[in-house]
Amino acid sequence: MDRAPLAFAKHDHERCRADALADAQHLCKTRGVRLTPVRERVLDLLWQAHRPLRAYDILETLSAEGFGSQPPVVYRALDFLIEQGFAHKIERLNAYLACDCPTDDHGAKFLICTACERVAEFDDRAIAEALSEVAAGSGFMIGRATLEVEGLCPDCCDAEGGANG
Amino acid sequence: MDRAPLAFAKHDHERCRADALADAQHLCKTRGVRLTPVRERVLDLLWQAHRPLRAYDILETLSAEGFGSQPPVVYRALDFLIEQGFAHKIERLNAYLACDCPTDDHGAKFLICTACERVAEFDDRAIAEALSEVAAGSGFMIGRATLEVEGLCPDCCDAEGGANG
DNA sequence: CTAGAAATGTAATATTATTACATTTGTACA
DNA sequence: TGTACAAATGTAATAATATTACATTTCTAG
Repeated sequence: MDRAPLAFAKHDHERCRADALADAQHLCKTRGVRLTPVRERVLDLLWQAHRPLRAYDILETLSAEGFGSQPPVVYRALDFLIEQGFAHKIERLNAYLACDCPTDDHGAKFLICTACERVAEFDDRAIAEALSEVAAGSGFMIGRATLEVEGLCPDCCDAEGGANG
Repeated sequence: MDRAPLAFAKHDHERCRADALADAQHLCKTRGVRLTPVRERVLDLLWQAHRPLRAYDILETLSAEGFGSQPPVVYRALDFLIEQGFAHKIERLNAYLACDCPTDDHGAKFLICTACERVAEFDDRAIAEALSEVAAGSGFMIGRATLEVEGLCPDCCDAEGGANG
């Protein structure tokens, strides 16, 4: 099953983390915005984790590393990363995830495994197009869209299903 | 624009509220579950509002009406209504909405107007099918899916766009 | 090198939700 | 009946998530 989204597939985490940070730095320069130490550190933590992190867990790390210790420290960094498209909030989990789908069809889409708790971002043209048609047909002007799908990832599906799954 | 989802279209609220309550009562009997006073009252409040309500706002009403005054009172009622498919949580808003889309393609889908704050639930075969294909292709087994789309509803779109919008 | 903007630090508080446990209500059935 | 068990409710306490307000520091433009 090699069509699994990145986060459910085997790959070199360290490599994608390094690439993502480099990309973010470059994009920030281009856009004239600042990837300050705390912002970069939060993005790095999200990439290292490669799974959703909760704000207060990130805050704990930041605080231990000498950054501020109050909630706004982490929420401001997350707001920035989300605005810039480097991260997303998973609403169902109240948790935050680095973005690995650079495409922008005004929609973040996630597969959330309820067994192993991994989350994969994915992109899908057909869904984006279908949504655009709904909007066009109903007169709704789309801003941001989030699709959050709970279920079992391929690995956990195999594990539960067993031989006859 | 008569293809607008129910909540964005003109219609007889009182009628759809009454129908929905009757349907819920009937379904509960069929399923052997109990639509107790507090549960029914919460469902009624959601239908009357015809927009998302926050848990603590509902709780305030319940408390004033002689029901319990602590959070579990409302969260338990909401849990029941959601389990039974009579209501949904809008994650982006931390608010709860009566369900007006009885179809079940394991997905609740919402258009959220950021201007007037109305929310319309909608159903769309193409999106459901596209999602099923993504799942099939990636080996993911879908449980529940939620699509939350922020933007401008037809009315607010017209209002903002003006003559040349 | 200074004015203004942007970012950060911190305290206080608001909002949303859950756990734990005692009590009451409903239901099955001896 | 009335008793036993399950379901539902009431309440206190607390956890988890997030925002406001304001002082301070850092960056950037000129």
